[in-house]
Amino acid sequence: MKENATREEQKKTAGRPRDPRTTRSILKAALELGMELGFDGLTVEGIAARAGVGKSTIYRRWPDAWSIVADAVFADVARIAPVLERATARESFRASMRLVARSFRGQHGEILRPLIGRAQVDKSLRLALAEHWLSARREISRKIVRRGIASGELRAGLEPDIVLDALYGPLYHRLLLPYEGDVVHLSDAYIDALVDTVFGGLERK
Amino acid sequence: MKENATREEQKKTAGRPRDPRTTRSILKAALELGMELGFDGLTVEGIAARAGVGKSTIYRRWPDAWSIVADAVFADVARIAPVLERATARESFRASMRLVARSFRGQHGEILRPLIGRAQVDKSLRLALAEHWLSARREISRKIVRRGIASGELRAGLEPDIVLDALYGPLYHRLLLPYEGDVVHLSDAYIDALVDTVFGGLERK
DNA sequence: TTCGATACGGTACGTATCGTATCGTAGTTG
DNA sequence: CAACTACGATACGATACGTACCGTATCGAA
Repeated sequence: MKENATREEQKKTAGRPRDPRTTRSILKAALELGMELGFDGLTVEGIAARAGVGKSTIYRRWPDAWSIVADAVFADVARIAPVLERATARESFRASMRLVARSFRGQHGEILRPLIGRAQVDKSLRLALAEHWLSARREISRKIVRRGIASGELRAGLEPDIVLDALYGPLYHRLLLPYEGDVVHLSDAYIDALVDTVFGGLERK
Repeated sequence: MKENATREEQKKTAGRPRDPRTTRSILKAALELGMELGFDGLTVEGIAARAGVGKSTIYRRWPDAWSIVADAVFADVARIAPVLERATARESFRASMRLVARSFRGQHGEILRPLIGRAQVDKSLRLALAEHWLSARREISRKIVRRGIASGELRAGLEPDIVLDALYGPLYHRLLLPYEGDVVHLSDAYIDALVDTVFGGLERK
């Protein structure tokens, strides 16, 4: 059972305990190097050199370079893009999706994009992504949909997961597959238009 | 200007011409090895060995292993998932999205997923993806939306690209970020439910 | 205090793959 | 025949991999 260093419970084992400052310097070095050289060119040896630690110190904590990045990113998911609950479902999603879009636009998106990319060929990363990035948010979001149906704001018979796919799917689509230019332009205006479109539907009423 | 070997115009130049069988055997070897070992472990040397060619023969045609995979995949995009035009926009997208979902479920999806993943750290692959996989289909799809608005089937004022994001975004979301289990379950029933939800909207009428 | 256990920075090692260069041979054009 | 390019093969220096040590540092328990 491999453990992420940041999630360690630090049981009272015999021997010298791991230095948290060492862990932090490795995480910091990984993100810095990734932003500078691109996460493609990230190497364990490079991270070790930048952090001023030995390779063995890194391999004692993580199995490879990508696990370090994952740890660094997932450390504060809840802080960066929490699900906000407002009076209506529409307003809840509008606000929550704006936060996600904001994180995609910024430095967080520049890290998350290669991370999701790498997850396509790295099963453990895939699982970590599902667990730390998606599942928690989904759970709350489903409740918002159900509450909207109960209150009469939303149509009866809606499948919560499909609703969430329709709302959040476009964000990931735009993040991962920009088809015009290179810029991810997930502006607030785009979110508003998207929410209006999906909530209102496509058919003429 | 690097050229893809499959797109070569094969001008009448002096010297020995490239053997098309050699090109085909390289493309075949790349896909086979990718499926067997995972596209992560794909190497130029491995492809050369499997195809029975020298490394230089590969480097004469492609700059790296991923370009070979991209060539092999994009060769027949139009054949695998064309945009179908039906009497209504709703039926057009329902049929077209079913085809995309079918390709995602099959072997094509197993290749496209790592390819999109790699595109997150490979700019040229990113561009090739936008050009060969997305742009052509988008163009036709936008017309379908506009026609739907003109005919009165769809609401006036809809932004075609946002409509397409709402429809296709969920498919990519499910392909790249499965959050329950490992199976991509883009069934026909899911597509139907998705189309119904997006076309009908979320709000109670 | 002594002792076992683990962390730490550092280094050496064999393996794998990269992308380039250079053979000699084969096939095509002029 | 001459010029030119494709082709398979191999050698090459360069990186990064992951493992195995080393000697030292820091903990808990006896």
